[in-house]
Amino acid sequence: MTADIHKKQRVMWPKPGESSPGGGALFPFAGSVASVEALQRILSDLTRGVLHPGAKLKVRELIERYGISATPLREALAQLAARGLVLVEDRKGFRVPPVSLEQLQDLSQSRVIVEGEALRLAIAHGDAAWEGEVLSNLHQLRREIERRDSASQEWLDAYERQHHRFHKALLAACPLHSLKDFCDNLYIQMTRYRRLLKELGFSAAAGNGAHEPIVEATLARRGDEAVPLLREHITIPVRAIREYLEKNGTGVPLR
Amino acid sequence: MTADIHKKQRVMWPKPGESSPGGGALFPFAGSVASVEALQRILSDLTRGVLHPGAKLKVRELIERYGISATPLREALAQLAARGLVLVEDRKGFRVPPVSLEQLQDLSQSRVIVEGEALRLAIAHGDAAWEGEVLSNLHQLRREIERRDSASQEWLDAYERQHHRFHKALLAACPLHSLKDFCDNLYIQMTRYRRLLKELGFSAAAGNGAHEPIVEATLARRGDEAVPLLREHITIPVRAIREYLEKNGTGVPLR
DNA sequence: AGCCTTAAAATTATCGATAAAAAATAATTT
DNA sequence: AAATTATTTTTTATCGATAATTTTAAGGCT
Repeated sequence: MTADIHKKQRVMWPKPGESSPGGGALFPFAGSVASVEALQRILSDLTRGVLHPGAKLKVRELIERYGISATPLREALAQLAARGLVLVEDRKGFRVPPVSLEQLQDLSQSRVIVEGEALRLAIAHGDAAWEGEVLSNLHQLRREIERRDSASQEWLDAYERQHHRFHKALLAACPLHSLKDFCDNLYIQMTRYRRLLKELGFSAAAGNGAHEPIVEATLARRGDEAVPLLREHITIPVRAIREYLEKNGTGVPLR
Repeated sequence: MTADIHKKQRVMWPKPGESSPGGGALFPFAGSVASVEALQRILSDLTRGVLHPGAKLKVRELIERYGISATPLREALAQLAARGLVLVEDRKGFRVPPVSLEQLQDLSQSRVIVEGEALRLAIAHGDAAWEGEVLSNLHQLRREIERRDSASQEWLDAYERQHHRFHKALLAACPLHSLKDFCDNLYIQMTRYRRLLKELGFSAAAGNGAHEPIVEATLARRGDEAVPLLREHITIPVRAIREYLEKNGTGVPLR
């Protein structure tokens, strides 16, 4: 038995280059160790639907769940709030933002506009390395789809991660960083809705057929062909949800 | 002498509807009292150049300066970091983001793309009340310009505030909230550069002549005329800085 | 019972203190 | 003396405790 058991318990600090071993960070969040750790886990629970839309985020509960204290937790929540990923009311605390068809439409339409332009710029500026990354990510996405196992939470997570990577790779050559960051934020916000669709019985890889033509037109530098295809792809969730609502009456899962 | 002098000193909580008496909040930040208070003041010091680009933001100093403790301060900084208004390096703390021609171009170009589309949508969806607000804000902006006093910090602040309000009013009728929020964020980020230009001797109201034609075309619902005018207006700072750099050699104020 | 007032419990937002790192300084070796 | 290592100082990031507030429950009144 070592003596340091009685030391004040704290989060461990990673060694300088120890953060994310498997390639560049997927999420663009920065901050202190405990803070980003909490942020990632909250975000993961948000998108996976563990934290339900509209639910209250009680600091005490989160502190226990993530094993950290109030300061880094609030830091994480503040950062998520700034990106519209959690709601904050003064002196009423934080909550999971409700989901609605209106918001989904808002996110989709904005993404159609912005990500369309971003792709156009990427096509105009991309080099061979970018082309390679796009192809590589399309390949890995296909492989992920092949080993599909809809029942498995792990597979869903892995698929979603690779899908995210693929879309990032498409835009990587766009020289406007602020525009890319905004696209990424919209993508992350839409993740909750994609997951929701899967719960409603839609295939996890419904719009997967669209990826190949998008890549083909993109690498052939045919922007006028690629951009509309990407836009179609982006609006799949809205159309699917609308379809569902028409069949099953007004908003069971959407409030 | 009252007895409660020895009570633990804390920030005062405002009564329920006491927050911002002069109309809707100009900045879209949410959070707890001390946190937003700190946020507003940091942002103000950032845009006014009190906090220099690249400068370190030491928590201890900020705690003393703003009279609050670490938790709400860090919350504010985290929120600003999420919007790109401060930089954060893990275990190296926060700093004021450096300014550069590259970033200014990035912000301008992104804003040209996004705010152009937002204005087009506003023109398509705006009603009479929106038209009224646009006119009202143009009027107030003109009045602010009339009582111009370039030496005065108060006037510069008031002018900048009204200029911000005017641009928000133009886009208010755009139905895509995420798009509008992004435009607002880009506007706020560009504020530092506008202020910098004034320090370099450029007139505080250089591009003011553009406001009237923009409003005229907008209210007449001539989007194809209004959007290019707005785009021209947005790129004024980049062109001015480029001009300055050509005359005065490479980047004295921009690193 | 339904409504207002008051007390208790729960929760948020904040503070002060402190462990872990990083940066600055002094000491030591080559 | 220059470079390296040890030491001190400064700063960051975190924690535990607590005042102010909101929410829930209880008690009294018409």
